[in-house]
Formats: sequence, structure tokens, C-alpha cells
Amino acid sequence: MLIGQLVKETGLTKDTIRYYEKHGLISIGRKERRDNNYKEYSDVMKTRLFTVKRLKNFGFTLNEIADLLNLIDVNEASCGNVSHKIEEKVTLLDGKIRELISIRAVLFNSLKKCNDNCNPSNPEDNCPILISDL
Amino acid sequence: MLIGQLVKETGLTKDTIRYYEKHGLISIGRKERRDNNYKEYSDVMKTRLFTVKRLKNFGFTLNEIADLLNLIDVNEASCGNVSHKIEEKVTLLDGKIRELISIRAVLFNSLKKCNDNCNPSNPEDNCPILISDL
DNA sequence: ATAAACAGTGGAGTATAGGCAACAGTCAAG
DNA sequence: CTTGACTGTTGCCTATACTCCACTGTTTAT
Repeated sequence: MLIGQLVKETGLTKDTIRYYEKHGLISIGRKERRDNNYKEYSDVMKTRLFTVKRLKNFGFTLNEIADLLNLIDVNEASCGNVSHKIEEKVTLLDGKIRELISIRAVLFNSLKKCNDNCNPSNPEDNCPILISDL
Repeated sequence: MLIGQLVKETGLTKDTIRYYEKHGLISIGRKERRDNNYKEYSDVMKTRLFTVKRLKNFGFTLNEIADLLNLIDVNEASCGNVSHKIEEKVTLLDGKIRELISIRAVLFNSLKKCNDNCNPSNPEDNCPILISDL
């Protein structure tokens, strides 16, 4: 299929698809061109793009996705190899989640202190949360 | 004080400080220059930079921080105005946290399914997590 | 007097994931 | 036969938050 069709079927824009090509997530050989130089995308490409979409939803960066796709290409995408990388991602997510929760707590705390400390008789005073550690 | 001193006291690099200047988080008037064109930073600037650091730790972007600092400048950094923006940030953080937790769950689930489905007799098969929705 | 250390400016580069515009060739329909 | 839709390539622009480099001027130390 041509890129227009691929756009319809994957929901990606042609710019995105070409961006993925340029960065090696998918690649078109010289043979997969029509006589007029138009690129002929195979179903394999389509599947590959869906894989990219899924992995992106998992929070992988394009570089990480490229690595994972490469495992497929060299036929080393065994469960062992893949699940190891996924475990790493889960761990990383756990870290990020903890970090956000911690920030959230500090922020919420400041908010409470702010409300407690704000001078009701001078509601226009600069909020201490901006200018001090409370 | 000159920038070198400011660097020591704030822990920021001079490039960072100048980046903040260029982007309006702090600003030096023509008068705050010495005869040799060196910038004279006041304690107010230092306080301001510490505020930037604190707000950055809260997860605010520099643009958001610039807005908050501007509230101070126009003397509208009242608790009401500020805490409203902070509540927004807390809400946003809650959303991000929920999102990450959700991704984490899906990923972890895929991992479990992957381990369950992997063919022990063909451990070299491509892991289904990459090529299908399981 | 000269070199090191410090200050200033401007601009380019980094990473991430595309968006958008320009320009040219190709194809299908009226 | 021309117009519009589609395809191809190239390259610049966006946002975020710096970092580094080059080049120049100033001050300080030897």
C-alpha cells in the first residue's frame, strides 16, 4: 500500500511515519518502490507501526522502541530478552511515580500551610509560599 | 554582588542564571551595572533565584514560574491567586500519577502474560508482547 | 607586562517527537 | 489539458532547559 493508505490504517500522520523511517524504526528497501518512486508499504510495516504505537503507550521512547524492534529483526526478541527490558521500564515507572507522589505531597502541604498562614486581615499580602520555605 | 558570587551562593551555574535572565525570570536594569559593564546582582535577585529553585522542585516549568514571579512583581501574589495555581498543579500531578500507575499496571500485566505464554520448549521465539496485544 | 581569572555577548548544540512549508514529480478525473 | 490530489525530498521550526563555545573586554596576580 502507499503511504496515504497506511496513514488511514494506522492513524499516524505521514510526517510521523517518515520521521520513523528517517530514524530507522522502519525502513524501505530500494525494491519496495514502484516505478514512479512511490514507496510500497507491506503489511509487515503496518504491524510494525502498530507495535510502535503500543510501545509508545507503554511509555517507551522511540530509541528504546528502536532497540526492541531490532531484537525482532535479529530474531532475539525472546521473552527473556524482552521481559527484562520491560521489567526495567516498570522499575523506572515506579521511581517516577514515587517521585511525583512525593512532590505532590510537599506541594499539598505547602498549600495547607499557606492557607493557614495567610493573613485574613491582609488578604492581598504576597503568599509566603513564593517567597519563603514557610 | 557579581555573578561569580551569585553562582556560589545559589548553586546555579552562570549559564543557567543568564538563561533565566534571557527568559525574563530575573532582569537587570541599566543602572545595576558597574562602570565596567559588569552586572551587580542584589539580594533580591538571589532570593528570586531561590524561589525559582523551590518552584522547580515543585514541578513547575520555567514559564509557570515566570508567571508566578510576575504575580509578585505586580503585587498580586496573594494567597488566593497563588494557591489557586498550586491547586491546579496538584490536580495535574494527580492526573500524571494516575496515568503512570495505569501504564505501569498494563505493562506489568503484559509481563505476566508474557511469562505465562512464552513457550518453554521454544524459548527463542519472539516474545508476543512485541508483536501482538497478547 | 603578561597571564590567569572573571565578566559580557552571541550563537550553536543537545535530546525528544514530530509539524509545517516549499518545491517537484505523478496520477486520475473532468 | 489542466486541476487537484497524492507522493517524494529537504530543511527549518516548536517546546524545554539548559550547556558549551568563541570572541572580547576587565581585573588581578605575579
